[in-house]
Amino acid sequence: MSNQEEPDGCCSTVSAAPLDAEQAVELAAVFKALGDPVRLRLLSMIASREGGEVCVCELTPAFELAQPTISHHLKLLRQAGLVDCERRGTWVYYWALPATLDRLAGFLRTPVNA
Amino acid sequence: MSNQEEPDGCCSTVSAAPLDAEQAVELAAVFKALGDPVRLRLLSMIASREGGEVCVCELTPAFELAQPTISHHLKLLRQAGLVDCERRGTWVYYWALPATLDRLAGFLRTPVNA
DNA sequence: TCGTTGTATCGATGTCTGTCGATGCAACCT
DNA sequence: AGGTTGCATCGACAGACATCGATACAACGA
Repeated sequence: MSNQEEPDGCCSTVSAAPLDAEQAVELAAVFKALGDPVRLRLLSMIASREGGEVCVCELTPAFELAQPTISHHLKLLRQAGLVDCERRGTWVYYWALPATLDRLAGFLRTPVNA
Repeated sequence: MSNQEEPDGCCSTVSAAPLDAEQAVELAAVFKALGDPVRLRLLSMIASREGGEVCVCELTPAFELAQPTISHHLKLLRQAGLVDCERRGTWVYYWALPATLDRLAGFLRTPVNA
C-alpha cells in the first residue's frame, strides 16, 4: 500500500494533499478546542502531570475564573477527544489522550525535505 | 543547558510543563486560526502545492463561498503566521510558513515514553 | 484613458462562544 | 436524614466570528 496517504485518511498531513471537506471539519473541531488560552493551559496542566491524572479541584483554583467556566472548558476538551475523565468518590480526575495529540502533531508535521 | 525546556519557552511542549498564561495566549491564537474547516482546507491546499505557491485565483473557486469570505480567511491565516503572500502583477500568491507548523507540531508531540 | 479583472476592505447581520450566577446532582460525613 | 462539599448543567448576556453585498484599490489591455 502507499505510504503517502492512507485510504481512510487516518494519516494525512497538511502538506501531503489537499484536505477534503469532511476531514477538514473533523480536524478543525479539535483545533478549535485548542484555540482558547484557558483550554490550552488546562490541557497542558493535565498532560504534564506526572501521574497522568489531575483532580478538578486542582485545576479550578489555578484560574481566576468561575467554577462553571472551568467545567465548561473541560467539557469541550473532552468532546474534542483530547482528555477523558472519571469520577472517583467525591472528586473527578482528568487525563490526556495522547493519541489525539499525536494525530494533530502528525498532521502538522511538514516533511524534512520541504 | 537543559534539553527539557528552553528558558525562553521556544520549545515547550504540552506535556513537558504547565503553560504560562502568556504563552497560552500566543499559541491559542494560532490554533484558533486552524479551528475552521475552510482555513484548514486553504492551508492544506497551499502547503501541499508542489511549487510552494498558490494563486488566490485557484483557491477562491474551490469553495462555495463568496470571494470576500475567502480573502478574510486568508488574512487570518496570514495574521497567525501560517502563510505569507506576495502580489505579482495582477495575481496574489500565497505560500505556507513551515516554521509555524513545526512549532505547533513540536508543542503537541508527546514524549515517546509517555 | 478607460474598461476589465483580480483581490482586499468595509459595513451589516445572524450565529457562535466565553463567562457568569443560580441550580441540580453525587458523594461523603455526622 | 440532614448538612456539606465537589462538580456539572442551565439560562442569560455581552462580545467575537463567519458570511455576505457593496465598494475600493491595483494591475493589465485596448
